[in-house]
Amino acid sequence: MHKAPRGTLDILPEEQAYWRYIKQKIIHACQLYGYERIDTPAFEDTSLFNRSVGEGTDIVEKEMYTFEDKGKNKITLTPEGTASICRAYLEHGFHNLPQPVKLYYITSIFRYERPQAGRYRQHHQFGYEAIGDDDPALDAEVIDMAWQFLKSLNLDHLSLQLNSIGCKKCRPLYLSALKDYYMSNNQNLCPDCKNRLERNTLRLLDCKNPQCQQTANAAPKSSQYLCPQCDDHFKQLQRYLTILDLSFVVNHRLVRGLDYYTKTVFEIQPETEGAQSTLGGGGRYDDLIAELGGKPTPAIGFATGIERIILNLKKQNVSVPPLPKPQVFIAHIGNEARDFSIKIAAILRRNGIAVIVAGGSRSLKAQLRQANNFGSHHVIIIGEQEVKTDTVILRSMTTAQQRTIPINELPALLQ
RNA sequence: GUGAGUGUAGCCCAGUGGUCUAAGGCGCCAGGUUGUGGCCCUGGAGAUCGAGGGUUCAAAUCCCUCCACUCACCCCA
Repeated sequence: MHKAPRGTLDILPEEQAYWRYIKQKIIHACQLYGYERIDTPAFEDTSLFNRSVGEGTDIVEKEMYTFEDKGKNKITLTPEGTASICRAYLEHGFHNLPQPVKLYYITSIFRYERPQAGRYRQHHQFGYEAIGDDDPALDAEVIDMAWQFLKSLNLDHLSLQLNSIGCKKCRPLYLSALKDYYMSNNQNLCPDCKNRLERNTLRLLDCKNPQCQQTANAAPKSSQYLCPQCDDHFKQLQRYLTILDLSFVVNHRLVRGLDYYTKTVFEIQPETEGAQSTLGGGGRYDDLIAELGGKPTPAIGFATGIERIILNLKKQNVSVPPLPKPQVFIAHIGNEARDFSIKIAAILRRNGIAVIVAGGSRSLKAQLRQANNFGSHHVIIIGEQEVKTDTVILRSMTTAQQRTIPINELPALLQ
């Protein structure tokens, strides 16, 4: 028997209520903040991600689904959302639109990882990007939207973590100070960190090893090395967040796994134990558009994993509205009644009434049992008698009362 | 990629070498007289015991390999 590939999952009908619930909240939030939907392909040229996400990152180094297609093109299934949006911004000349351009997406994300609860090889992200404005008020708005969106889902016990990692002017200064610090504390580091020291110094800051955490606590903080512009940007952002009444934690050890971030980085985390602590995250990427061949254009965005949202909705026992189902069930006895029931179903559907017609030719008892299991409110019963007189029996499943109705009165009764 | 645990019908699970031709519950199907659901009763279908190999007179049960899931690390959404 075939099984779904490792790390993928079927989203079954019983799960769909969560998806619809989340999608509705997404549409609402995007409308409130002025974001328009964009859909980009499920795959892109590999070079797009090498360029944007960064050659040294885990995503590019070992997690991308990359292959050569029959035309010998190097293709990669999207391992994140932002790069495609930036590509589309450039490709369609969106710099000619009023700035910032605000776009949102819901898309599949593919990463070759070891699956775990809340971590899959294909998952779905909702993300949004505001491109073309470097005002810290926009950073605050983006963060506010992320926060309000998650709150609108009835998720609770969330925490907003905030940091600034500077720009290409001041970040090198910080990085070398950080590296110097870690070099001089080399003997206290775990093997992993010793390994990462050269390659990705920022990552040492969020090592889970207790001793490394102690070392990280005393490490130089990026906020101490910000250039005047970045420093001011960060202060302004915090001021705006205060105006917005959002409480946040400045986390000097917050770094993100993609190279393109500058200045503002943030994450929203649920208060849970265990591995999958990030519900969503984002930040500013002021150099990315230029890196992809556009003129220098500041931008900021956020993304969140839908499967992870659902995980937390379930953990917090948030109930979501059920999907609507047909409330009318048609039962029939005998061949003539069966033909008649098909006609009645068509009449009702053409009047906008959702119905289920019993299949096969099972006993009336079985058909009613089925209607009961479906949770139908009304059952229409058709037998020989009813066919002859152009009537049906309408039975209420809640009161168990029933009466004979001429078919021309039926649609109005059920509307 | 590393470490640990688990794997019996659609779902939850009993069973740790010998009437296991695998038990029970949920769900599904059908009956409990003629054209009427939910409760109850009765019956039925549904399992190559994750896959392959080995040990043994005998394997769901012991061993090996693989696969998958869960958890932790890593990384991230």
